[in-house]
Amino acid sequence: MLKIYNTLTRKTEEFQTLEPKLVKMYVCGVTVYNDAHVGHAMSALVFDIIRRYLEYRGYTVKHVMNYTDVDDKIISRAKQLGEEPLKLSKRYIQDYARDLKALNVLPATSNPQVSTTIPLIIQFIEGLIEKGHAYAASNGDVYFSVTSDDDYGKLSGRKLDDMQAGSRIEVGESKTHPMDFALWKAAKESEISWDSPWGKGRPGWHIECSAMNLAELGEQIDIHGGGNDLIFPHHENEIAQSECYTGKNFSRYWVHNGMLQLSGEKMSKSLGNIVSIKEFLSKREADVMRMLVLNGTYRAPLLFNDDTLDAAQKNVERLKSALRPASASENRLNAEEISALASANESAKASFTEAMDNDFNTAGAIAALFEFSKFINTARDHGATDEQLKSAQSTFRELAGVLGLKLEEKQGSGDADAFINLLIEVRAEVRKQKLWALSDQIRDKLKELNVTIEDSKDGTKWRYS
RNA sequence: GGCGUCGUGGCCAAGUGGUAAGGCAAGGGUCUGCAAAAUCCUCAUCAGGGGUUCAAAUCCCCUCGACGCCUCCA
Repeated sequence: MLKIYNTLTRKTEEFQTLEPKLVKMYVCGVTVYNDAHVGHAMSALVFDIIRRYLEYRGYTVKHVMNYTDVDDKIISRAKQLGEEPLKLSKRYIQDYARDLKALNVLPATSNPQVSTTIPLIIQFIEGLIEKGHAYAASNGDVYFSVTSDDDYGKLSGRKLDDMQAGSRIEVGESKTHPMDFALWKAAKESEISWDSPWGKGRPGWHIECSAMNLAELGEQIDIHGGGNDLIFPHHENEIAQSECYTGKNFSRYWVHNGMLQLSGEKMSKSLGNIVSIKEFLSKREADVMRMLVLNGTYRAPLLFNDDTLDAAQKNVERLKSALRPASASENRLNAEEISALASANESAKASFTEAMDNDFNTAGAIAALFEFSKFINTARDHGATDEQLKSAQSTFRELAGVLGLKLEEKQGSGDADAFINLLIEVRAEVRKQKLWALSDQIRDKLKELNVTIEDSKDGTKWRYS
C-alpha cells in the first residue's frame, strides 16, 4: 500500500489514482534563462525517483514537466545579450535537457512551453472572466480576483487577512484587491507579445501551468509536484485558477521537495550561491548527486557540501562493490549458502518496497540495498561463482535502477587494457620473486594513473578508479 | 508579525506509542608479503522542561534553536 504525504492536507495518505493504474503527474519545471543548478537537479531527481517507483509498482505514468520560456527575467536577459527571448529560452531548454540526461533523469512524457500554449491560455482567462473570477484592468492587465474564490489559501494555509497584515504588498492602482495576481500582462513597448482580447501582452506566471495541465492531462490530475518554495504563491494560485475554471478538484496529491542548502542557506538564483549542474558533473559522477538525494528525505532540506558529497560518493562505491564479478576461487557455495543468498534476495525486495511505499522513504530503500550488498559480498568471499551470484546481482541492479542509480564502473578507453594486463603479469612474476619494493612501485604508479589493483590469493584484479 | 517544516551518536540520516535502521568517520579482528577491497566486532536513549499513558524519540503544552514561504525562485 503506497502512501504519500499530501501538502494540501498535511497528512500522509493512501495513494489512489483517478483511473486505475494510470498516474497523471505534473511537475513544475524551470524558467530557462541561464544554467540550471544542483537545486533544480534535486527537484528533477526527486520526481524522477517517484516516477520510476510508480512505474516499478505497475503504474503507467504520464509525466509532464513544463518550461517557462516567457517571463520578465528571460526578457531582460535577452535584452542584455541582444538576443530574441524565445531563442534564448530555446537554447537553455536544450541545455537543461542535456543536464537531465546526464543526471540519468528519464525524459518526461511531454514538455509543454508557454509560448506554444498561448491560445489556450487566452481561452482559459476568458473563461475565468466569464465566471466572474477575473477582470480586465484599464491598463491592459487581467487579474485574478482572490476574493471570488472561497477556498483561496487552502494549500499554503494562509488567510487573506493575515497576508495583508504583514504587508509588503504594494497595492497596484489597477488591482481591486492587493493579493489579486496577473493572468495577463500588458506588453511594454517593443516587448515580446501576443494579441489578445485585452490588447498585446503575455501570460502571467501562474496561468501557464493551469492551462498546460488542462491541455496535457485534463481537468483533474493525480500528482502535482515542485519545490516547496512554489507552494505560495505559485501553486496556490494555480489551484485557484484551475478549480475556479473547471469547478472540480484539481490535483489529488500535492508533493513538494525540500530545498538544497548550501552553507545553511537555500541555493537560489537570486541569492547567487549557485553550483551549476555542469560544474557539479565536471567533478563528480551523476550517481553521487542522486545518492545525496536518496540518503535524505525528499521533503526535508538537503545539505550540499564536501562532507555530504564525499559520503555520498563512498556510498555509491559501496553499492558498486556488490556488482563486482566472482573471484577466481575454486570454491563454490554450498546448498545452505545458496539458500541464504536466495532468502536475502527476497527480503531485500520486501524491505525495499516497504520503505518506498512509505512516502518514498529512499533512505530506507538504500539501507535495504546496503544490507543486501553484504550478503552478496559475503557470498563472493565464500567463493560463489558468477552463476551463483547472478540472480542476486540482477535483483540488486534492478532495485538500484528503480532509484535511477547506474552503478557503472569507470571505463577507460580500452586502448590501455592490454598494457595494463601486461604490467599485472610482470608484477605477478616480480611478486613470485618477492621483490616487494618493485611490486609496490608498480601498484603505486598505476594508482596515480587511476588504475586500482587488488591482490588476493586467487590472483590480481584491477579496475579504473 | 503570519503560515509551515524541523531539531536522533563526531558527521549524513531512517524510525512517529512498546525499550533506537543504514552509511561515513573512528578503534579493534579476519584476509594480505604489505596494501586495497570485502567481512566481523565496538561506538547514541533521541534540543531542553512539563504533561498524558502500563509504556513516548514517537501524542499534548511551553521554552530555545534552525530552515522555508509571505517578492522572482526547484
